[in-house]
Amino acid sequence: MKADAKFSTAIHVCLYLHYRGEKLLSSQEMAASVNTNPVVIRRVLAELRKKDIVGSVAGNQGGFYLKRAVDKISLWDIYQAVNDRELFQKPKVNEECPVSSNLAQLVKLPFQAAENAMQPSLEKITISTLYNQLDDILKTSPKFC
Amino acid sequence: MKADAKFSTAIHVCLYLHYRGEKLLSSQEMAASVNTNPVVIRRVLAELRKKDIVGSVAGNQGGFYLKRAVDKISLWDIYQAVNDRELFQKPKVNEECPVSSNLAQLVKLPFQAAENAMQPSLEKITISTLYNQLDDILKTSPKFC
DNA sequence: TTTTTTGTAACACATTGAGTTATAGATATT
DNA sequence: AATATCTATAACTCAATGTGTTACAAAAAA
Repeated sequence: MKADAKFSTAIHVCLYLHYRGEKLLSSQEMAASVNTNPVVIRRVLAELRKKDIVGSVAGNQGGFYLKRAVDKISLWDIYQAVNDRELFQKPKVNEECPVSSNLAQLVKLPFQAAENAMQPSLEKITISTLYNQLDDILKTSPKFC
Repeated sequence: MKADAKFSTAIHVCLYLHYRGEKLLSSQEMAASVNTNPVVIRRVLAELRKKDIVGSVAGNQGGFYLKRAVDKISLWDIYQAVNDRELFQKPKVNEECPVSSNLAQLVKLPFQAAENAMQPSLEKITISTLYNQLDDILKTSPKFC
């Protein structure tokens, strides 16, 4: 799954796990909410599990659960968990050219700084923040899933 | 071209135009430096031209040139010029689900805030900054292209 | 008038992504 | 103990996207 789409999906799943509030939720049920395949969900959750954001129980009646309090799961935590790649792609190098051959080195720090600049912004928002906002929305127009 | 790759390519081309310092440079020559096709270069430069970062002259002995002083071309200017898409992909919506159907709205502001957080960081670095650094590198290990 | 070069559109091939199928392993239920 | 349900993961297929190329009109210098 593409990094940026994974981010959205991962937020969705965390929010949904909290929304449902059940002990364990199957990938099947989450797939229905995200409108995709259970395997796709499990692949994303596998990455969240590595960072101890979710846990899972195999076997009959098994499923996934949030491993931390929702106010301890920030968007930055989720971003880091699912973003394997660099935000900006490193340039291809043409060794023949002094500009090209040094470009990767020149942009490395600026690219890192830009990505790091997002941190405080994404750290401020947690699953708790989003859930409270969702709750407010649903109070005015209630429907259930 | 993918947004993140375009960003690198656009920086490359701006830096290269200044490095060569000639009145006009053809897409062919730039393509050689970037190790790609002239059409690919022209497509990127078309976006930079829309933002008045470069200019072009058609016809025999035509080519491209930087339209601003290099200390007035920041990485943020270039980023904005070539990034047509959103940094983070909006989630697919499943209208049946109250979490899914509201997710796009919930993450809109956080996503925008994160992208905006990069601005001051990328504004600080200009083509002039990068060129001076390149110049320092080339002083110690000079080669020509 | 010829040549060179930009500006695009259209096409083809390669890469990547998304979804599916399959299967092994784990665990509750019976 | 046997069965059913669910995770974990690999392998495969089809679709989407990206990249490079070809083609050609328009522009301008030689």
